[in-house]
Amino acid sequence: MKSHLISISDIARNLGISASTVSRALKDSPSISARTKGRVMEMAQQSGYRPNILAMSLRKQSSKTIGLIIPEIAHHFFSSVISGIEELAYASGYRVMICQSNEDQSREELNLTALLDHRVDGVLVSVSKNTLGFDHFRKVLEQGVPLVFFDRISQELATDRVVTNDYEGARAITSHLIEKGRRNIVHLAAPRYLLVGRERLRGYDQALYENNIERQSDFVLQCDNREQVLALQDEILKLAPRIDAIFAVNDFTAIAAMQLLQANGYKVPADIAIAGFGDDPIASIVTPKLTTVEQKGYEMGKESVQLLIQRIENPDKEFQPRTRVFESTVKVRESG
Amino acid sequence: MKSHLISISDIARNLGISASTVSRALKDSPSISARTKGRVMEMAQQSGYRPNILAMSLRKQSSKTIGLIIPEIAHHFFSSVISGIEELAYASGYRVMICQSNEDQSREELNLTALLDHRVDGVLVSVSKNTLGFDHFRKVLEQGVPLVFFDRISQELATDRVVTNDYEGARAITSHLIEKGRRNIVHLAAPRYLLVGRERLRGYDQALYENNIERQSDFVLQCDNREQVLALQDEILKLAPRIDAIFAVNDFTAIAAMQLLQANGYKVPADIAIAGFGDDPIASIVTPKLTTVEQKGYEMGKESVQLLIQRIENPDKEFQPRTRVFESTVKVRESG
DNA sequence: ATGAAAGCGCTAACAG
DNA sequence: CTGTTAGCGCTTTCAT
Repeated sequence: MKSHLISISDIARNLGISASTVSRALKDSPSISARTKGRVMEMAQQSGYRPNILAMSLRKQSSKTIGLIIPEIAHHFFSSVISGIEELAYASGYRVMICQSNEDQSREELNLTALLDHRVDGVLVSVSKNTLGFDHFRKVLEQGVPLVFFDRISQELATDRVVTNDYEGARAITSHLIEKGRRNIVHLAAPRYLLVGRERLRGYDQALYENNIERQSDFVLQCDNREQVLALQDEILKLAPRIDAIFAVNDFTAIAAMQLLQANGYKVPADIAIAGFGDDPIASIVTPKLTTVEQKGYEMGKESVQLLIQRIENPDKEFQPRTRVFESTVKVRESG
Repeated sequence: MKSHLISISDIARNLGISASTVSRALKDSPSISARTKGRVMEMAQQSGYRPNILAMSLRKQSSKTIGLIIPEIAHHFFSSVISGIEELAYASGYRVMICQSNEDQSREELNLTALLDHRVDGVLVSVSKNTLGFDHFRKVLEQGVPLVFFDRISQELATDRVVTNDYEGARAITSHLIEKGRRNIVHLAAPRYLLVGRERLRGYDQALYENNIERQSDFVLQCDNREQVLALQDEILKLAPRIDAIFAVNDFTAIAAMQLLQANGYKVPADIAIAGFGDDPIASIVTPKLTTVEQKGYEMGKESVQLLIQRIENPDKEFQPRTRVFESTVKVRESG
């Protein structure tokens, strides 16, 4: 039993003036007399008037809403991105509609159409792990809706992008391990089709190359989460006697590997050093504390909205895709 | 340069029929001929027609959207609640607008009005830690918008609620510690004004009482996160020699306390057992693995939407507040 | 089986 | 400074 909500025309009728005058008064338009504004404001206040955003958006053809598609809300990196996004979006008068793809392409497609159906003014996306084609994103662009990718980007599409310097981060942390005297370094990598994964692998390779270390053919395993570490534990343990370090594509994988090794009598970092990527809070909680690469999630979030809002608010400006690269910094802790 | 999006009247014009017919055809109304339906559907398909949800909602006075206010997206418990909520909401044809209060009352109030301005059909709330008054929620009810609280509820308001049996969970895990021979158990508690905290404290007290253990006046500290453990480390370490267990109101606090003790030479659980609450994934990752109480976040999320949607779809049904209590189960691991 | 008309709540061009 | 009018895209009587 939705109690009647006051509308602009209710106020107009009660005050014996026109709806447009009320609308203008509420917007503090300069063309309305102080007296009228006062009467309108007061009545609005007293009656608990609240604008109907739906009607406003429909009329203005702009919803002041940004759509966000993210693989998993639960990851610390993504939640800090969300915080950054909300911060700047709110400050700029935009709302954010958050959707999770759960790393599933079809869910991502559904999210995307739902956002477009809601007439969001722009979309922010970090692509799901299992997304292979990009046609659904192409559709967004064709509709003239601005789109910015962050972290997990598409290379096929000419859009603005905000990324971490994964290559350099991986190169730096691998170099760090080498400086510490490690030479037999295993890399636990993400699937090949994930750009982020390829970049980190490239950084790892580069560090080896710069230090004249030949990469062993069996030293790169595709393994990027806890479950896979468990699934591959035999292989990892078979490698263990020959290696002195592991660099994993993310912190969860690094920690899972670390615990596997510890459970099997290896000392970290004495026998085998461990390094991760991402600087999840858990990295500072495990024993030993995890050496890892910090990613600037919050800042990346802010930058992404910034780029997006510029596109939204300057729709006619000639399009020149921009890429913002955030440097990542090695956090040396106890594990390596 | 938003390219023109096809509308119902565009289709109507192209087909030489009326907009209402197109609308009905798209809804598969029985009063439209198969032939017309076919033509409409095909044209819709080809032109990439998509309904304008804003217009629909405005006209139908129902947005098929549920508002969600949550303290912190980043917590595992809350993200599983979100998953449960989304699951059932989507399946029932509703979208979810997620807002974070960041444990801040004024942010919570802003979120609430934003959701109402967007004409959500109902609201799901877990109250922020720093929320002391409940007038902003009262306003929601006065507007006739259904409201369901979950986990962090308000006792003042007569609404549906979905909660964990915090009392029983705390009683059970404290009893467990006692059965293991611990008798000097410190409780790290949440602020007094948080019902969840009071309930867990009550469970702790009850377990002591049932076992004829007198509660030491200095054995309950208000301390419910990592920072506070650090802030109170002197007091905790001063207590340490006299105690053989700690039960903390959540896992993060438990783990912080555990690491503080370990860093100061105490063995866990040999010297001091540790128990948490919530079963965050991190509980299974720390060393030793944390004994804790599992909360059914996903199920609680589903139940909350379920209750909410019932209210939304039966607005005239007489109101009888319902409370759903989810039992929590003790997860015995290594720490206690 | 289809169409005409009205209206959800709001804003903006135009007129005065 | 204010009012009139029209319309955003859609649904829903009420006709026919």
